[in-house]
Amino acid sequence: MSAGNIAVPTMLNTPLPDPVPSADYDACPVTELFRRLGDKWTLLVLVLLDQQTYRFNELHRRIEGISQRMLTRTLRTLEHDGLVERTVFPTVPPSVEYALTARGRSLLKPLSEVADWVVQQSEMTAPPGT
Amino acid sequence: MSAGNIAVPTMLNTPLPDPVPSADYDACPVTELFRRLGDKWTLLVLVLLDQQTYRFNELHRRIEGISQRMLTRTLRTLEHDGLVERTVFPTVPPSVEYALTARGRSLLKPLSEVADWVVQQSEMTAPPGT
DNA sequence: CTGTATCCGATGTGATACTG
DNA sequence: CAGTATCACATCGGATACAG
Repeated sequence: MSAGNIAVPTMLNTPLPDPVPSADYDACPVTELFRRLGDKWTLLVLVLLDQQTYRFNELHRRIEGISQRMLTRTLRTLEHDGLVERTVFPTVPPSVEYALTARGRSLLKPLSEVADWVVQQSEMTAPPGT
Repeated sequence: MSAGNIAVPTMLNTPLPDPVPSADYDACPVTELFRRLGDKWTLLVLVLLDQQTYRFNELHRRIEGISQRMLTRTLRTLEHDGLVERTVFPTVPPSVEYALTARGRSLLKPLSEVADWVVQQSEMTAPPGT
């Protein structure tokens, strides 16, 4: 939760500085990851790329409502974070393939546990038979 | 990933509609949760409340840089989602206590696995001895 | 095909002042 | 003490046009 990961290994029950300095909080890599995952398209792009590699326009058509601008931005950020690999084939016209890296695939495991938690909660709210 | 959770139980390797309808994506509860967690203060408030209950101004002082407005909004949203319980003591002046619900505590388990993933990645980047 | 540049509206967040 | 109301500003994301 702080820049130096003081509180991260066991995010629970580890003492945090009082007050939590805003600079540290902003710089915390865990916070940053959640900010990325919380933007409009990142999560969906990650899930799609986990199922298969895509070319740019394939992905564009695959996701209804995403703009070229945001697809580019989302993919570039994921590439910058080492979660997605971008491969350019210098054909005419050019073609570019996007694939999840090993790191990207490994991230989906903890993420799917969060997703499972959501499902469990909605099942508690709406019991079987509804 | 869709409103009906079609793809959620095993977020990985479950086919998604092609194209993914933007209405379904917007309505997906998993997507929504990540959007909440990705906002500026939610994650920190969850972690702090997991360690102890807080009164409003205690929390306000505890988090450097948060505004009254955003602390109120964040807590109200968490309460609305059933993650935080708000208890008013009708003293003069009034005092209000915030505590994590059982659901809130249960969420922190999958979240801390995501946090652990971040730590593991940074350890791979910067091996021991640095 | 795979982008980039520009503009604009929507939304998120902070500052300040005020209230029961 | 625990908020609410209002305004101001920054950032996010979509639309459109253009380019290699």
